Formats: sequence, C-alpha cells, structure tokens
Amino acid sequence: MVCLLKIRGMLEQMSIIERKLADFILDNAHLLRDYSSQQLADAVGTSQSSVVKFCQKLGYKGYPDLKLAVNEAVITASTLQRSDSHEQGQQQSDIKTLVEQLQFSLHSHLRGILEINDEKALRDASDCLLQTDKVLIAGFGQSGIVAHDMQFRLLQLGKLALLHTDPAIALQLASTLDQHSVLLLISESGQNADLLKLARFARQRQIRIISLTSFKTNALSLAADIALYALSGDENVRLNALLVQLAQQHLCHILYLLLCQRQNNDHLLEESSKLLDLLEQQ
Amino acid sequence: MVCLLKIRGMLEQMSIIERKLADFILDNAHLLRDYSSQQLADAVGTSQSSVVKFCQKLGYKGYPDLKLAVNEAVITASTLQRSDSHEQGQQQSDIKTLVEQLQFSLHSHLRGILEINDEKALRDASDCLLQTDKVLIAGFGQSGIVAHDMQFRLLQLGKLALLHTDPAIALQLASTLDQHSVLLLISESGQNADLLKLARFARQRQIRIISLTSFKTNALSLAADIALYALSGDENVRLNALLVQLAQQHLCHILYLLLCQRQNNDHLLEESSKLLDLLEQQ
DNA sequence: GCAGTATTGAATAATTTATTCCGCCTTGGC
DNA sequence: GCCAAGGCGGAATAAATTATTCAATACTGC
Repeated sequence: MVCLLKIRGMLEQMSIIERKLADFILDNAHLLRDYSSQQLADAVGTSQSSVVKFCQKLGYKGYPDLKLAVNEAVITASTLQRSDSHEQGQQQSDIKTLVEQLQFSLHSHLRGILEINDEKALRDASDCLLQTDKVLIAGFGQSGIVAHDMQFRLLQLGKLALLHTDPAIALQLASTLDQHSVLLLISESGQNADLLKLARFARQRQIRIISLTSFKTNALSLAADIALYALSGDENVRLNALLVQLAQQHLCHILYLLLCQRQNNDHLLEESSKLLDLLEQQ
Repeated sequence: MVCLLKIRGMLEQMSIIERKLADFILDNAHLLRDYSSQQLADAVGTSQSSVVKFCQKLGYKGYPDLKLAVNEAVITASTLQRSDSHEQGQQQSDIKTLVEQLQFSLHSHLRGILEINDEKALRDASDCLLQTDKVLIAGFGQSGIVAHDMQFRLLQLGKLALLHTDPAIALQLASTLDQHSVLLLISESGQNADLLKLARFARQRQIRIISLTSFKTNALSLAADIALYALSGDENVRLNALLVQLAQQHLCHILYLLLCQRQNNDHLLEESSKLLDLLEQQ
C-alpha cells in the first residue's frame, strides 16, 4: 500500500527510464508477482541492471524486496476493498462513499509516515525540540495551518513558539534566535523563497533547522539538519493537498506526543487545562 | 491464506523432514519473508534441495513461489485482523507503538463521524455553503486552527471566507453579513462566550448558523440551524484534544470535498493552482 | 532377505540478482 | 566555448539464489 504511494510521490523527480519503470509498476502492480527483474526490464524496454538500481534508489534492498513490497500493497488494497464492500454490497450514498474514500486514503497516507521517515530523524527532532526553549515556526499558505497547529502544541508544552504570517516579521523574529533555538520550516514543495531565506539566515547563525516537506529532494530539506517528510501523490489534486497537510500535521502531532511522553509535564498539563477552563467559561 | 491451509491439510501424509519444514513454516510464516531457501533449510536442519522439493511437491513452481504465497497469506490475515481488532502485543520501538496507537485512535474517531452526524445535516451544511458566497468563520484556540483550515478551503472554492482571531473584529465582520451569508462556528466545548455572542447576533439577523462542536448538547449547537459534531472522549487529555481537532477538521474536509464535487470548479482549480505556482516559485 | 521405491543431501547446473565498469550526456564553472 | 564533475544507463561480470541430477540410504511389500 505504502509502496505504491511512495513510488507515486517520487514520480516527479525521476529520470525517463525510472519513470517508465514506475508507470509500468503502478499500472501493472498485480502482474509484478510473476516477473523477474529481466522480464520487467524487457517489458519496459530497459536493462536489468537499471531495474535493480531503480529498486535500490527507492530504498529497497533489491528487486525481490521491491517485488515483495508491491505484492503486499496489492494484497492489502484488495483485501481492504473486499472487506469494505463486503459490509454493504449495495450502492451507498454519495456521502458515505466519499467519506470512506477519504478515510481510506488518509489511513494509507498516515501509515506510510513511519516508512519514509527514519525513526532516527523523528527521535532527533524530538530531542532537538525537547532541549530548546525557543522555536521559530514558519509556514505559509496551507502549511501555515500546520504551522499554527504546531505553535499551539509547543506553547502547551511550555516552549516559546514564535510564528508570524508576515514573512518580513518572521525574519525579524529569526533575528532573536540563538544557537540554542530551533527553526521549524514547513512547506509542501520545499521551495518557498521566504522559507529558504530563513534557512540561510539560520545556517549562518548555526541555528538548528528542522524541515517538514513533501517526500522528494528539495532545497529546504537539503538545507535542514533534520528533514521530515510527508507522503504525497494522490491523483486528485485537491484531495492530495488535504492529505499532504494532514500528513504534515500528523508528523507534528507525533512529535508533540513524543515530547509529552518525555517531558514530565504534569504541572504544565494542569496549567493549560486551567487556561482552557478560563477561556471556555461562559 | 489458502496456502497455509493447504500445508496444514497435507501434514499427515508428509515425511519427517517435510513435516519439520511444514511445522516451521506454519509457526513462522511471518519470518519467511526474509529467508532464502538455504536459510530455511538451515533453520529446519535439512538441505536446500529438500526445501525446493518440498515446495514443488506442494504444487508450487519453486521456493520463491511458495514464499510469495505464504507472504500473501500472512498479509491477508494481518490486514483482516487489524481491521477487526487491534491487538499486537509484540515488542516494538516506543515510537512505532505511539504512532500506531495514534493512528488507531484517529481511525476509530473518524469512523465514528458518520454515526454521530446525520447524513442530512452534512448535506444541509454543504447545501448551505454551496448557495452562499460569504461565510464568516469563527473559532478560537485550538478550534482556531480548524477555522483557518476551513477558511483556506472555502477561499479555494471561490467563497469569500472571513475570519479573524480577534473576537471584537470578528463581531465587526459579522455586521457585514446578510441573510444570504452563513456563519460557521467552531468550538470544542460549544460554550465559548464570544462565539455565543456571534450566534445571538446572527440569529437576530436571520443569518444561517452552522455549528461544529464536541458531541454533547451545548449552547452553540442549540443556537445553530445545522449542528455538526466531532467525537470526543479519549482518556488521555492531550490525545483527546488532538483527536477532537482532527475530527473537526475531518468534518470540514468532508464538506469541502462535497462542495468540490457539486461545484463545477475546473476554472477555479486552474486559478488556484496558478496561484500556488506563483507562491511557490523560487 | 531381496527387489523396488521413496527420501535425502552433496554436487552441480541454471537462473536470477547485484555490482562493476565504461561511455554518454548534462551541468556548471571558467 | 571548453573542460571537469557528476549522474545515468547498459554491457559484462560477479555473486547469490534456486533447481536438478545423481548416488547413497532407508523403507516397503513380497
């Protein structure tokens, strides 16, 4: 399941041959079962060695490894589909269908997060945030929503989390950071000019940078000390945007919960619940 | 699935070595993924050639064929099991455990949405938003994140979606609404004083109100024309907050996708993708 | 006890997969 | 425009995995 999403998400940054391979696999995932690397190469019109290199580039040990992963994806998809439609062989209302589709896509996207993100990266990121008191978060547009979310979480943990929607002010805020601070940059594409400015600025000052982008090589993740990724790659543009955002949020939430676990925060919890009570009083 | 049953069914008529192989496979089906025929032979204490012969005797072309079949069985079983009950008491890294727990909770929370929300309410809400051009969204604190999210979505659909984090300004914005406008109020508790003010104001002006709150009777949902609910109720306070927020967002996203479907929006899609390109240019 | 048959594993062949190496092309600097 | 650096793809080759052969042994029915 995840495997195919991963491939789809990396389509953009593939060479021609790699892309042909990817397309073939996506279109004929179910056929792969009976293909050797040589056969696949022939089917696509390339060399066997290229097939193997393709597999390795995607992070698999070799061809059999990819094959197994694709097979798993095929099986999982068909099993889930079966158990879903099994519930109601009848036609469902459009809303139900839509909701189930959304939940299914979401489920697969989120499941992929642990596969494309090294556990070490997650641990490093949470270490990083645990040790610092001051975090500047930056993200614009859709990623701005994620940024707000994360700001809220970090504030709850007692961290000074800075964020501003104005890029100029964000840069001003950056000038208040020191080496013990952390810069968290959130961007779908990883190419946003304002964020790159912030990254350059932080690099000069030796401020640690965590990036959170789509899963593909991009300027931002290259500039970051710790790069986190969200899966992307659904065909439906609008749905894809939703899913990427939710995957980003999900990663933030994972970091948040990790921090909760590691930070003895009983007093903080009381504090913030008191605060909430205050806020919500009628 | 069939594969393991087949093996089990033939247990009786097997020779000693074959039986050892069969037992091992049945007990360690999940391990087979990473075993070569030689490794399996070693693990069982036999020769590699016997392994191959065993496979062929069972009707498979050879070892890889059996391996694939066993793998399928394992996947199918685990997929079905996971969707049924979520118990896997294996030793995992803390991160993996945390993530799986989170995803499981999320999954169940989201699945509940269709149960606590009338389909009619969802349809009404989307009708309501479809027909209007001007929406004032209000939500503070954590719900503010959801509000921002929804604002972004509605703007993408070409709706004038207003939102301000300052309650006073929000009220000012409300004074620009007319009977064709919609007020969308988002609150966890449904008791926030500022939102209630907005609701009273809108009632007087006969502006339609959609509320999005936790699933319990509350002042806000009573004041609303259409009340939508997010499940709440996890024991862990912090996790619960996350889940409620995500459920709220999920509801918003459902509305958004419904609107996408119903609104012929090809030109809008182009527009907004052009916009995004502009924004993300380096 | 003996012929016939089945089972096993060592050796080997065949196949599949992984790596190396080389030529080609692109890219970026001068 | 030229050259160096680096990535890409494929042919050749190495390594590994898998399949077959064959001989030894054990077992079965007579």
